[in-house]
Amino acid sequence: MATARGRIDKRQAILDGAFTVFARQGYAQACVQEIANEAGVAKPTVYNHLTDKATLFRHAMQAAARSVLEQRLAALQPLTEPGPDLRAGLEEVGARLIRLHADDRSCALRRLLYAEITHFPDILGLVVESGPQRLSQALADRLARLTLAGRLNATDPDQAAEHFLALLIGPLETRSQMGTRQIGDAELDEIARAAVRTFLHAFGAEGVSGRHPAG
Amino acid sequence: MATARGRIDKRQAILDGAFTVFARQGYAQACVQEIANEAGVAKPTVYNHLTDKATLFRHAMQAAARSVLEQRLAALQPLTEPGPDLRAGLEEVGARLIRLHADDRSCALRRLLYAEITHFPDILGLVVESGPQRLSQALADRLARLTLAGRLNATDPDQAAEHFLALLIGPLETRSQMGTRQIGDAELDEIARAAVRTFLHAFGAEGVSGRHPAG
Amino acid sequence: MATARGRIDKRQAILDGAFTVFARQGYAQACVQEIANEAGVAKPTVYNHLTDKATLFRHAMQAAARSVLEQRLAALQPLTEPGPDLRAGLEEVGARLIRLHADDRSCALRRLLYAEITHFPDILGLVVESGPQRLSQALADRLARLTLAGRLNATDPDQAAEHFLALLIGPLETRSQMGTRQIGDAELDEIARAAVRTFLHAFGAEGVSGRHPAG
Amino acid sequence: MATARGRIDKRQAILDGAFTVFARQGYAQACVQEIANEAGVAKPTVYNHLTDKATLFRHAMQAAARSVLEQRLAALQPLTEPGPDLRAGLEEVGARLIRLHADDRSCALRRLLYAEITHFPDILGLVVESGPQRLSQALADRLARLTLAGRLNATDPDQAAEHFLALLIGPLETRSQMGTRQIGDAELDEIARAAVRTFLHAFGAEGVSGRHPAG
DNA sequence: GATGAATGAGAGTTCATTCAT
DNA sequence: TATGAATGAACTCTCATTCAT
Repeated sequence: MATARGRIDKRQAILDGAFTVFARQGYAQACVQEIANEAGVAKPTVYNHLTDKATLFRHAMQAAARSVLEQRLAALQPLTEPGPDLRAGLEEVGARLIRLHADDRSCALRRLLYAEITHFPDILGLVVESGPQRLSQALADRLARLTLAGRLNATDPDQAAEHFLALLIGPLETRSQMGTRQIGDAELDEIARAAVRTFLHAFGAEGVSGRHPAG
Repeated sequence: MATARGRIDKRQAILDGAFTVFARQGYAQACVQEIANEAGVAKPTVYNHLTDKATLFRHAMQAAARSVLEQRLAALQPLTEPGPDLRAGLEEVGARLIRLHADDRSCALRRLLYAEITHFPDILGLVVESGPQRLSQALADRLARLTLAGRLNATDPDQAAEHFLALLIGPLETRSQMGTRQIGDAELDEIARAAVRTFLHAFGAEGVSGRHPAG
Repeated sequence: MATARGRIDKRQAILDGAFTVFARQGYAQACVQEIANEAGVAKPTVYNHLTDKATLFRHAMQAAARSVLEQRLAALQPLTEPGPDLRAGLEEVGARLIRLHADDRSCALRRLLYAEITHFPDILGLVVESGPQRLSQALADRLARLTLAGRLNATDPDQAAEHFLALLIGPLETRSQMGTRQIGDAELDEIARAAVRTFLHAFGAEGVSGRHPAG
Repeated sequence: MATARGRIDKRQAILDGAFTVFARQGYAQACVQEIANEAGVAKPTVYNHLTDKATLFRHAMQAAARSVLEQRLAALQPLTEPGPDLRAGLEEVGARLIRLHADDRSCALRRLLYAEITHFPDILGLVVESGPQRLSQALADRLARLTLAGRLNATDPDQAAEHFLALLIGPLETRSQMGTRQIGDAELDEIARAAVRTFLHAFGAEGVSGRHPAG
């Protein structure tokens, strides 16, 4: 059992090392030797566990995607049992999501996905399934509940969720220059607030919404 | 003169071929020989004109970015002299932008940018400058005019532009699975319409806006 | 142990092959593939053992220089316990040294050294240290002993050694046209005899020396 | 005629540039483009004048060899009409020769010769003919005259010349580490004096010679 | 005659992958 | 199982050489 444990640990170490190196270098530029070093094992050991550079990549991506998704889903928590101030709840969720999106690991995953989507079309399946789509669905669920409860006016909850996320992520991407620049907390919060403001204009129940402030 | 012309043509052919191959293969996987073939010249000719694989990449990216930007700016045309139906104008612009964004060339540019941003941080300068930022500014200009004319209510035109673009691009990216899936014209138009709807709720002048339809 | 042995053998084979090929082609014209062939290994194996073409060259030169020096030092043997006929002893040493100097390996080493001294200034250190300087010193030691024993008159043994070697090597170089032409044994011996003759005129103790023969 | 003049000048410029570059880089590492730059002409012009890289090398070497030989022959001047102090005359000649031998151009020529003698065996003919052999002969001529005049005792003038040159050049080569280290004037003169001392012991007429000083 | 441009051939180096231990 | 060593296949880049002007 100690052995089996050790084996599993080693596999995990390899996957972690692989993601780290792929994130740093990109798929093609990453070399297996470097991954082996990062994981603290010998090169053939990598092959013993994961056959191929390609297989290695797929598994590393999937693992990373899973862990990223988990965090994001958890970030929706405040909408599950929303307090009396809906706007505050949405802003809280926005702030969390935006921070996760700007996280290094998350950026790297996105970059790799964009980069290698042509060479590994199948990865999209592995990742998207546990990626934005699932997040959007989960959010749509929450918005539907809120609409039923009369606290929102999202007749098409899927679209509402889509727009909510777009209003968060879009500006973030632009301002962070694709994850290149770090953004201060204040600016992150402002992005989230603005997103919620626009969102509520469109999807807020009567009492909640309000015009954009005059200045 | 014929010679100079020939030289310029050849350079252009190389840059075009380079972008094509880079788009197909990614930076590292692309090999200069293939680029040379694509451009119809011998390998050393590529080096005569562009020194380096890296230099080649930079120039190809810049050229592509320029041509993409031009198209996008042109797509804002309908907002320059907007007709009586503002919503229709916005939808027209949205539909154009979304199609340009979904265009193969544009997707490839974005993919490459994401993919290589860590290895070529300087490219961001070349591309962003003639990229989303400029588009956002131009759009903000139009929105400001419309606000002054009393046809919109975008007190912060920069943010309004940011949100308008986000509402277009975000859903597109999700649905097209990062440019992987082709999307039909009907769906594209629907995305644009939905974006405009949400946008006008938040930034429309009183008369123009309207609640989301009941279903 | 068999493995370690095999590894060492392979390294030695590479160094030998390298020297052979460098000697035949010169540094720049030698190609690593040819060296690999000569050593009976694959090209990357060469790189596994010796990093670089340059490193390969340095090590091959050093190894060759060491083996050449060893032979030369051994050639001084007759002066360690000189028999009654000093002239004969010197001629014997001269004859040996001159043959070693005319040896293919030795010539090649010299040629390569001259050829690449500008590109590899550091090699001089590796080689000279185990090269002419050391030989000259060892010879000077012997001459000093002989002087103390009253059988020579070399008040400045360093210079005496220098001149002895010069009188051997200089004419050899001229006659062999820089190692290009083979020289017969008779001529080699004659060169050695002449060198000893001149040497003893200058540094012989009274009884030993003698004027050059009249014809 | 101006044109013909210009043509000749250009050819000379190319040959000079070629030697400079070959001296700096070695034959294989030198590239024709660099030679063209050095000569201030375009690459094809080099080919127009000298067909080949190899031809270029041969001609450049020959030209350099000729100019070096001329200087050396001129250095024998003091022995043509020797003053009353023969030792002084020999030392003067020695000092001159040694300086010429240590000259950059001369060292480069020697280096290139050694380096490429295997690839260009024919160059030896071009160069040796106008090289050490001719110098040795010219010197032997002078020594023969001096012997006839009773001022020397060189029964075999060829060998005497050979030894004289060897005693000069050998120590120089050792000390300068094959032309790598610069040597001060004082040391150069000392080398020449020592060479003459040994030489005169062996080949001096009775009155001139003298034992090496006691210390 | 002189040159800018183009090319065919080839070299060093790297890397994913496989044996043998 | 884990590893040191070896290799086949590529890839970037350089260079001598030749056209067309």
